[in-house]
Order: sequence, then C-alpha cells, then structure tokens
Amino acid sequence: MKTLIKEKRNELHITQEELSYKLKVSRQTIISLEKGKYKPSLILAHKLAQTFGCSIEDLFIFEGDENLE
Amino acid sequence: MKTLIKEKRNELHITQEELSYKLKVSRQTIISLEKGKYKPSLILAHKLAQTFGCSIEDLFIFEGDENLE
DNA sequence: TCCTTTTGTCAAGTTTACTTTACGTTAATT
DNA sequence: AATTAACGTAAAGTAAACTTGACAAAAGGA
Repeated sequence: MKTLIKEKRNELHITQEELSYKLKVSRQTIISLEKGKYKPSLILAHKLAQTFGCSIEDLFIFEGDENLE
Repeated sequence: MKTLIKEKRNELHITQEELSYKLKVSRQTIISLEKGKYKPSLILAHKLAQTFGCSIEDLFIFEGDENLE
C-alpha cells in the first residue's frame, strides 16, 4: 500500500507537527505513516482524507497483494 | 461510525463464513465488525468495500465524533 | 420433532497501531 | 559558525484489531 500523505501535506504547506495537532495524533505517528512504517487505522485514514479534501481511495493506493484473488 | 457490512453481505446472499474465507480473516472478525465491536483496519475496510463493489466511504458512515474540529 | 446451517458469546492469546520521551540529523537563516 | 525549525530514529509501553477454539442460541428445512 502506497500513501500520498507527504505529497498532500506539502501541497497544504503545513508541517508534520501542525498536521499531527489537527488530527490529534502524535507527530511520531505522522512520520511513521509517511515513511510507510505502518498503516493508519480506518478512522485516521478518514481524518487524513478529510483534511486533504479527498477520498480515502485517493490518498491510499492499494496494491496487488492487498486485492482479493 | 456505522457500517453497512451486514446489509451488503445479505444482498450478496453469502454467509459470514464465506465472507471471512474470501477476505482471509476469521469468522469471529466478521461477527465483531457487523456487531460494531470494533473497527476494521484500513486494509480490511478496503477488501470489504471491494467485495461489495463500493467505496470505503459508502460502506462506513463516519459520524460527528470522528470529524475534525 | 430432529437435524443442520448459520449466527452468536466468551475468553485468552498474538500482532500492530499509536503514544511518549529523548536524542540525532538536515536545512534554512542570520 | 551558530541558532533554530523541521524532519527523523530508537525503544519501551498501551490500546485495539484480529485469531483460535469451544460451545450455545436461533432459524430453516425434512
């Protein structure tokens, strides 16, 4: 799974700290998500998409290994 | 957060067991999700939406308490 | 009524998202 | 060169998603 969090955040010109404050998560969480260290919960994915004004499917690109069959 | 998993599953006329097999999760997971015991991971939400031929946002209804501000 | 399928409960364990703290690195500015 | 803002790493802990297994309650048809 690929994510566009970093790109979208840069488009808004906000820092990791500002984003983490807005979403009420730690800055470490933002760092880890941008680096692909782990995957966000559904709720956090939704908040991120909402912040960036896009859909969850726009923000996260699900690849083959996560598809069915 | 509300979910339409049970309704969508019934539309497809498949059992919890068939769905859990398709998604490679335990039947207990499906039960718990339908009953709202906990929220799915992003990947599982994606697989569910894919199975039902809809978007994540169509399958899960995010309510006020999960919105920003 | 009996049998089977489907749905549900309970509990204990594993994995992973997320937090917190503390410290190191990079890049821009003065 | 020194300071500061932004980004990154590492480690240890907590909370929640998910598993497994065993067993009980509904619901359906024969």
